[in-house]
Formats: sequence, structure tokens, C-alpha cells
Amino acid sequence: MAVMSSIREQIAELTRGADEVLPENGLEAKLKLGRPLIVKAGFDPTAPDLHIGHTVLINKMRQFQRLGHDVVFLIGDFTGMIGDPSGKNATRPPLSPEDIKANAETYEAQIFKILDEDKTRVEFNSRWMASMDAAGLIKLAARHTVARMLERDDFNTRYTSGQPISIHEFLYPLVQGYDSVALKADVELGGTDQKFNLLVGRQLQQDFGQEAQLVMTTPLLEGLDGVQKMSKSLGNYIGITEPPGEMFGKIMSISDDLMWRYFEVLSFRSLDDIASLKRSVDDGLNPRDAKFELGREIVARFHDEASAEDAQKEFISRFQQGAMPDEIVEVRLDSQKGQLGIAHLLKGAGLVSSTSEAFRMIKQGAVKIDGQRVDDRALQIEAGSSNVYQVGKRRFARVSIA
RNA sequence: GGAGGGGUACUCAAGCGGUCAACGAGGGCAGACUGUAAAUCUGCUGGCUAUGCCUACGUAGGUUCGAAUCCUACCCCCUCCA
Repeated sequence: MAVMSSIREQIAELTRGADEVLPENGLEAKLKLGRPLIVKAGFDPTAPDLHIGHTVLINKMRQFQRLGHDVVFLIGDFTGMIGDPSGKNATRPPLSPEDIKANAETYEAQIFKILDEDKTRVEFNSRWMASMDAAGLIKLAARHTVARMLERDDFNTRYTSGQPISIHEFLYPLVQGYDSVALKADVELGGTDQKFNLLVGRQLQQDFGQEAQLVMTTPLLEGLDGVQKMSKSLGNYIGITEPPGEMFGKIMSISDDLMWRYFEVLSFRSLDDIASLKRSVDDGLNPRDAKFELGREIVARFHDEASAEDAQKEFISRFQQGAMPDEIVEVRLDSQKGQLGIAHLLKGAGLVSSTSEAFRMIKQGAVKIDGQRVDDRALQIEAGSSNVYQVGKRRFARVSIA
């Protein structure tokens, strides 16, 4: 009986926040095996900078790990040569072994903020794929049909809308599925966008005489814009290695609606706790204050409590009171004939990307020197001066002219 | 292999001989406002030695006073047929 209740508790914890579990009631059977399960999650070696959207999945891995299961962090160095075709159709340049090694190290440094380093197995799928010969690959490819491949949503969309699909892209799901065979995975975790690939793993395992893995998907987190998925390429992400101030600021920039979504999937707070916070806002609490709490929790997770406090204080003084940031980049520039035009100065300090942009910003009233708005685009700054230049609310630099 | 359609700025997408640095939408940035870098409204959104000049509409040539727009070749994508 004690075992049963423990299984029930495990199920409750493990399915919390999961998007889908396939087959639906399969988790109980897996847990009843009474041994540590091999839990696999694959990662693309081309994007080693994790963002908080990825942590939804990594948190799930952590839960399995804490319950004593064997978590495998699989780096798809071989599949990286293919590039997962989901979404974008940009062809990826092949990675060198050095790149892959460096990316893997970056990954490790990041995931071990959440996972227990001693209990995590890190694998590379080139370990078994690199030695597979062409005949082996053909055999593997023979196990799936084109029609079934085209069931995959993004293949289907691209096919019907006339976007190109290269043959090698079909290999991606097959290789990913074969990874499950090689690892004898009991469970595979992935984002909802991975569902098709994860299911191919089930099929291949059965073809190879193994018991099919359980598939568990986690929701894809919406990015800062609240509409598109969080992704590095869209620039709507919060990287987990970002400095506290950045991280906090980005969280503060999300819409009030999105804030509740983030609470739901990123916060370690209980759902009851979040519901009561929401009631407080309905009763008049400033949503900004609720967002402060979310920001502090996230920053503290990837940095520490003190940084989180500082980030909030900095935010308040800077945006609520219009103060300048504590730390301002220092830049020294050379003058031309004893002075320097404002546009060149701003460009030289990296505050704008071109002199044309500088003129535009001045025209829009976005440029300030020591808090004084600049409206003369021909303004010349004398050599020997040192002032704080500002473009918009966020870009600052102290520039001295030599 | 044959026939047809298409490649335009960060993205999508107009333009089809001059008024095009290129309509519109999205995104981004800025200003105002605010409860926050939310929402909303307004403006901007190629570069420069800056009231002018230079570079840009798949690539390379050509026609023309003048080309994103017409012609030729090439590259790439898609559809149908084989």
C-alpha cells in the first residue's frame, strides 16, 4: 500500500503542468516497473543559450530526477547536422566538433542551475549515429512512410503551402526516434512541438522489440510579446544567464495577462497561492506589484535573493522616478579638430547604429545630455567635456571627448 | 525532360517605364500618456563628409534621356505533366 500511494503521489507531481501524456494513463504502468526510469530529453546543439521557456521542460526533468529516476540530457550533435525542420526552413550550417563541444559545455553550465549535476547523464547521439553506415540508415528510413511523415503538422503546412521540404529533413524524426531505441528510454520529454518526433520514437522502439516509451509534452511558453512562442530568433526571450537587471526588466515588460500565464508555468508557487494573488489584484492591488513578485522569484532562481532585491530597487528608481541607472557605460572618443558632432558622438558611443538614426532620434526628442533634451542636430561637443548621453529611456553612456 | 507561376527592405506584401528609398500590415524604435518597459494615441523605421550625395527591388548584362518596372542569360523556389 505504501508503494501504491507513493506512485499516486509521483503521478500527481509529474503530470502537473504537463501538456499531454501519451498514452494517457501510461505513467502508472511505467512507475510500477519499480526501477528508476530512463527519462530522455533531447536538445539541439545549435542553440546553447537556454531561455526561461526551456526551463518548463528542465523543471520537469528535475522532478523526475528528484524522484530517483535516471535523467538523460541528450545533446543532438548528430541531428544538429540536419536541423529540426520545425517552423523555419532556414538551412543550418554544419557545426564543427569544436563548436559542438563548446555548446555542450555552455548547456551544462546552464542546466545545472536546475538539475543535479551528479545525477544527470549527458549523452551525445553521435555516439551511436556516427557509426551507423548508409545501409543502416536505409533500414531505418524503411521503417516509416512518406504519408506518415506528412502527417506532421509543419511538414504538412509547408507541403500544402508550397514551401520546400528537403529529403534529409525526414531523417530528423527517425534519428531522434532511434535515439530512444539506443538509450532504451522509458520516458521522453519534449515541447508540444516535438510530439510527432516523440511518437516516432515509440513506433521505432516497438519495431526494435522494445517497450514503447511514455511521451510527455510540456507547453511551449509564449514569448515577451505574448503571442509568438518564446525563441531566441524572435528576440522575445529571457535568457537564463542574463544579468538580474535585464531579467527583471524583461519580466516587467510583459503584459498583465501574460504575467498570469508565466505565474502558472514558471513559478514554483502553489496554484492556490497564485489564485489568491490574482484575487488581490482584482480587489485593487496594482498588477505591477504582482509582477514584481514574479520578477523577484525568477531572478532569485537564476541568480540569488540579493540580486533580485537589487534588480527591483533599480527598476523602481530608474523607471518610476526617472533616475539614471547605477552603472553607466564609459566611453572615450577622439574629437575632430577639437570638437565632435552630436551624431558622430552617439554613433561612436554605440547608442545608435548610424548617424542617420542619430538624426532621427534627435528629431523625435529622444536624445538628452545630462537630462537636457537636444534639439539641434548640428550640435558640436567640445573636446575635454564629459557628459552622460541618453537615447530614449534605456540607452545611456558617459562619453568623454579627448 | 516539358509547360506554367514566382524571387521586392527585419517579416509578410503592393508596385509593373519617370511623381520609388519604394503603398499597406506586422515587428522594432521614439514621443505623449500611465499603474510598469502593460494598454492606448502619434511619429519614425537604408547609409553618408546631410536641405545634397551614395547604395538598394535574386545575379550579370542590355534597351532607354530615365528601369523594381521592358529585353537576354544565369541561379534559386513552387505547381502540373513525365
